[in-house]
Amino acid sequence: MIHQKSIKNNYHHGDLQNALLEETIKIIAEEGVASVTLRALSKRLGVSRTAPYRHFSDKTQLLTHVAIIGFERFRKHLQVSKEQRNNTILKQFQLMGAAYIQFALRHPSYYKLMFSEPLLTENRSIALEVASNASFNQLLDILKQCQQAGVLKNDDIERQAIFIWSNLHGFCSLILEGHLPLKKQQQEDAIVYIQNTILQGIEAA
Amino acid sequence: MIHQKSIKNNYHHGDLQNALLEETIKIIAEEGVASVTLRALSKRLGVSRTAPYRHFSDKTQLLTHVAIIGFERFRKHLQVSKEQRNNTILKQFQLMGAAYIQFALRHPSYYKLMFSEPLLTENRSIALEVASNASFNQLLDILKQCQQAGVLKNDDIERQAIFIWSNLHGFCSLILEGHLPLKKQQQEDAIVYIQNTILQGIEAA
DNA sequence: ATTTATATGTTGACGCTGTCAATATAACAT
DNA sequence: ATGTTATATTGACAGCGTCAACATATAAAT
Repeated sequence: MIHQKSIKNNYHHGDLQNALLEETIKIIAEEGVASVTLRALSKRLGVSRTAPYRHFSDKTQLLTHVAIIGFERFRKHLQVSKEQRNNTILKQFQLMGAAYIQFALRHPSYYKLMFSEPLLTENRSIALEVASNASFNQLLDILKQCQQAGVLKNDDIERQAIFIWSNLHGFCSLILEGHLPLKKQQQEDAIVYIQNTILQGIEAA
Repeated sequence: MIHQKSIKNNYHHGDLQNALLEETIKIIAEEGVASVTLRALSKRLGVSRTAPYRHFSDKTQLLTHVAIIGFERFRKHLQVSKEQRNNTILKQFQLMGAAYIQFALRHPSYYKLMFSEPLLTENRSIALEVASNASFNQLLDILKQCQQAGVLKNDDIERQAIFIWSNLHGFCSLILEGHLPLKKQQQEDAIVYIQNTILQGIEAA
């Protein structure tokens, strides 16, 4: 048996851990999370099928790490709207809502993985919880600012955030799960309607 | 009871098709949908591993049928709130919202299966779409009645329904997916808050 | 009643999967 | 050079969905 890999310095990949994460993301984007297979993944990277086990204890942990990266990118994506300081705080808040939906619809498989339940319930990962909470905190922060500026009701911040998050997550999920077969224009109209209707429930009188 | 068992058990098993559906639901409730295996399922029913193939073309179709049954029960569960005619129409509407959340939290694996995307996107089933739409129509109906009674804004019915459905589905999903680790009291408070806040966005001025 | 057809159930096999154990090699520290 | 650790490989195993071939109980046709 000839190890075609062992010709020379190919035996060690160099940075397999990151390569695995990036390639997993690619597969997810191309074919969906169901097509992520340790064997297919390894083949694409030119390593053996068990090589990933030197970097992740099992497949779930690999996917969990991908989800964590997803949440980090998600958080950054949301944060951009806050950095537009020439806008009013309320406008920033609404931009964040739009950014939320935009991310979910642009990276559907990514978003679905991040919110797929076995990762958080069956196979709890503290790091994933932290990453998820960091995104949630983006929302909490801007809500707090809005309340302080007097543009939103002084309701309990957490409850207000849950309300908004439920709204956005539910809308994105229904679309990604195929329960809302909307045409593009209908979708955009629905987004505007949802944003306005959310606001009516929470804006200061 | 999914179907009435025929009085005479005419065939080998008797009524394997329904037995498969019921046993699948049991497994889902006991161990989650991930534990549904054609082999384990067959073993529990005392038939061979390929016996299910005489009744369902593949595993996905079996799960799709289970999801359809789930949507039918869901629809009936929602309908109950409409039959309390001594209540105002608005009260009926709010009871339906509570019933929605109640169903999802009582039958988490059921609910998750019904809204798991591969069933609707990758493996489209018209019957499932019909069952899903029937549930959605419960909401549309009561919204229509509320608008006619003048208690809700005369917004586009579909958009209004999408807003509410997104809200309820998002909240339930976040809880079931483990993103909202709320204590029981917090959960109930959140439900009340969400219901009130939804209403403020859609009630007639 | 006997034969035929159809519906239903079984066994064997295949390729795919995740993962463990044992082994091999590279990189690094001494 | 030597030994240690990190990394990668092969072999093996059980579990999975599913196809093909076969078996049999029931229904239909004669």
